[in-house]
Amino acid sequence: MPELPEVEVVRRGLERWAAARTVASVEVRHPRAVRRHPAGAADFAARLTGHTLGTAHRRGKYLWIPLAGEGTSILAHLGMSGQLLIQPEDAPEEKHLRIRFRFADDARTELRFVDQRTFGGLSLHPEAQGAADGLPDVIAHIARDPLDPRFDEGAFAASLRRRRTTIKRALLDQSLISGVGNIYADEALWRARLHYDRPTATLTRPRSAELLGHVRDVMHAALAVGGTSFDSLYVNVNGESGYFDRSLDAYGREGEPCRRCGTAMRRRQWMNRSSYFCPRCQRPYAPRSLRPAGASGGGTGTAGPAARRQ
DNA sequence: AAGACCACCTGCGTGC
DNA sequence: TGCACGCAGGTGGTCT
Repeated sequence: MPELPEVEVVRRGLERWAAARTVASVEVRHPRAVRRHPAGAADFAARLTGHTLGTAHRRGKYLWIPLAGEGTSILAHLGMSGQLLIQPEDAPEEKHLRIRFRFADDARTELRFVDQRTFGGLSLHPEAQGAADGLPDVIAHIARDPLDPRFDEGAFAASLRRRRTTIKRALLDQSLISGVGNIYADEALWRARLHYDRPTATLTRPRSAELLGHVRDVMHAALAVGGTSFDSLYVNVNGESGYFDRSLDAYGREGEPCRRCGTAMRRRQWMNRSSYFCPRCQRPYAPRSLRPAGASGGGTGTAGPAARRQ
């Protein structure tokens, strides 16, 4: 389950249904699900058995569950299609069941990692010394996410000014800002009326602060309704879908009217995926010097198209 | 050496 | 009916 709101929904489920439970046994059903655990499936299972799960933490799209008193965490990434499910012990096996955790208690439920495309996976890592909440060292390169109170807004704006790339690439770069994926990038850009190919260096600090505000708003809104699910692939630990797909303004709306101006939304092939945008509200960036005379429309000498509003 | 690309998977919908 | 192709919410290794 991909982006930050959906992963946070899962984290909350783990906190409620898996924390403080002691692992009785672990069954790895597909080796790819533990490929990030170099010591292999048998080692993964053996090192978990008998240990008690702590409270799940999250940074961006990564989750980790510390093992009580061990200095070790289970690191999880759901990839494109991963699910962590709390299921009754006698529930039929999912077609893509990859890992099963049985617990040493009377709850008669177990934790299952189910993943159709196997881009996701679980692994065990030592907690980095002095890192926040025992952040595993292998994800030290992942930036804080926009819902993290310690996210550094000034540093983010400065990085955007410094970089020679475009805004959607930057939003998807997990080492700059984590947790944003293709859906929420398009949603935030639509809200900010920014074209996906706008060079990051052209964003003023107030403009990037505004964009960041939209990223946070759309993520909070999605979180409030359990995340975005188009189908049964994206569910909470109890297998339930969120409702935010009904509130999407850009993603998946090719041909439908822009909710602001009514213009038909467009889809563009972009980096082997899709970008959805309004061709009227989200114009491509054109430096003043390249625009035909008079095209700036009542320019006041401020920034360029970024300063314009519909 | 920052930035861009594409391989890694399975399944589903569409068009021939 | 079946086959080929495009598409799907992500990441990291590998190129330049």
